[in-house]
Amino acid sequence: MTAKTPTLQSSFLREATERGFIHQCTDLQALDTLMASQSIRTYIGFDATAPQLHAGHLLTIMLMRLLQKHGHTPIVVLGGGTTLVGDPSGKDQTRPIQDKDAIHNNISNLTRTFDHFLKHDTTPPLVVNNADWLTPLNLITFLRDVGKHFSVNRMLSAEAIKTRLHREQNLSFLEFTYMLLQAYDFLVLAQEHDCRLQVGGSDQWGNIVAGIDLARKYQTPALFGLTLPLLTTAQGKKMGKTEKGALWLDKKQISAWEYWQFWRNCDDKDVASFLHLFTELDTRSITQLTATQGHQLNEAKKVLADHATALLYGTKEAQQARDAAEQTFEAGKTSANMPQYALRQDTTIVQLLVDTGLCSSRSNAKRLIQQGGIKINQQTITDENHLIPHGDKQPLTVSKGKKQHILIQRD
RNA sequence: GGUGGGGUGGCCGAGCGGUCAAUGGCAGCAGGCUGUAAACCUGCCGACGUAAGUCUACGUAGGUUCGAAUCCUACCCCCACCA
Repeated sequence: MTAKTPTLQSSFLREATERGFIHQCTDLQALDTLMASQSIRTYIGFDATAPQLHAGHLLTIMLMRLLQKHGHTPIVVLGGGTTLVGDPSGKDQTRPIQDKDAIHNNISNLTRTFDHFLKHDTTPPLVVNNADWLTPLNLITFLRDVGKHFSVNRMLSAEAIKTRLHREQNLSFLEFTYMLLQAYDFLVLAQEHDCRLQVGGSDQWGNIVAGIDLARKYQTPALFGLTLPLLTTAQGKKMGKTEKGALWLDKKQISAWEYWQFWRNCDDKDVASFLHLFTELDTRSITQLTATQGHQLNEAKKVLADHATALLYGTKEAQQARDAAEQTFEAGKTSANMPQYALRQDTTIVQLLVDTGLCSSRSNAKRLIQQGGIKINQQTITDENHLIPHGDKQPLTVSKGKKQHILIQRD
């Protein structure tokens, strides 16, 4: 967070700075003047290496929404072409190269996700696939037109490349070329779509600057680059893990309950910054909310969870997730909105734990029981052979530890 | 193409003929304390089995041995350095 900003003219940059979105900018003053005077288009690129977006992408999505809020248009560039190459930035190893079918599939999924998160009213996003202009490229032409502008000397000094070389790790030529492709993307977008700004993670700095330099040789209007901070939790870890695994930004992969729980369970130290980055509450309210200390911060965490969940699921389901959580964790009761499992026949507790996915194996389940980690309706279970009959209208709550609860329907 | 170094459980990383289901660290899970937080303390952490124990695992395939993650052979893959 380099908030060394005296007076910013553009409302977007002012708010982005205030909320902590900005890590570095190529020319903050000039960009400010530009954005204050007109609505611009901003390039934000995404790899197509996975079929879903995960927590790491959320920050970028929030920034795109912020751009839209202030009347600017995001251009989402899906890396259909560049993913075929693989960006070495921020990686200490060569990534496996993806095959075309997988990439294609990933792209259609990602497009759906962006549709969901971005606003479609006044400044709808432009979604493009860089395969459209990269695949038809002719190698010789590309080298003559674009390659000649790149100095290998300078490329070698780029952070991403330097690290790899320094650690004596292999860097294939394929990957080395990545920078040219991303730079070319920026040029194309500037020429074809009047794009002026590129936003990316802090590891993208080198690639972004390369694009700006390239475009200058082509006499486009001045381009700008902005990087987002690298997001880690107060624990210093990459954020985005739930009780069950990765936090996917996809309703099909994660329930509202789990998603809400993810945010609710954040570290005290993260609440304030998460509220700024992942909700659209105004900063005054956030300051008020987080002025408290100790267990009172829990209220702020709930607000965070509410807002974050609402973005993915809508306010209704977010509210249900909150109710369910309050019922379960505060009142010790059950809720129709907690995770459920339908029991079809009589089973033992061990089997049930495996079937519901609470435990990974029977031995795992037994160990947990021995350690007193399993409860049924708040009662600790000590008998591995504890029988659970089905054919009863009364549901049961099975709990693993303090945080994982499943409602067992058994009629 | 040459030379050297490697491939071990989710990751890192020991082990280099039996006592190895495999030290240690990280991550994870549970218990305690709490606020569904952090920190800290304790236990667990391949599968199956109530258990004794059985099975599956140390790149792949064979072999030597009473016995191999550890030795041999071939193969595959990775990495570095030199051309």
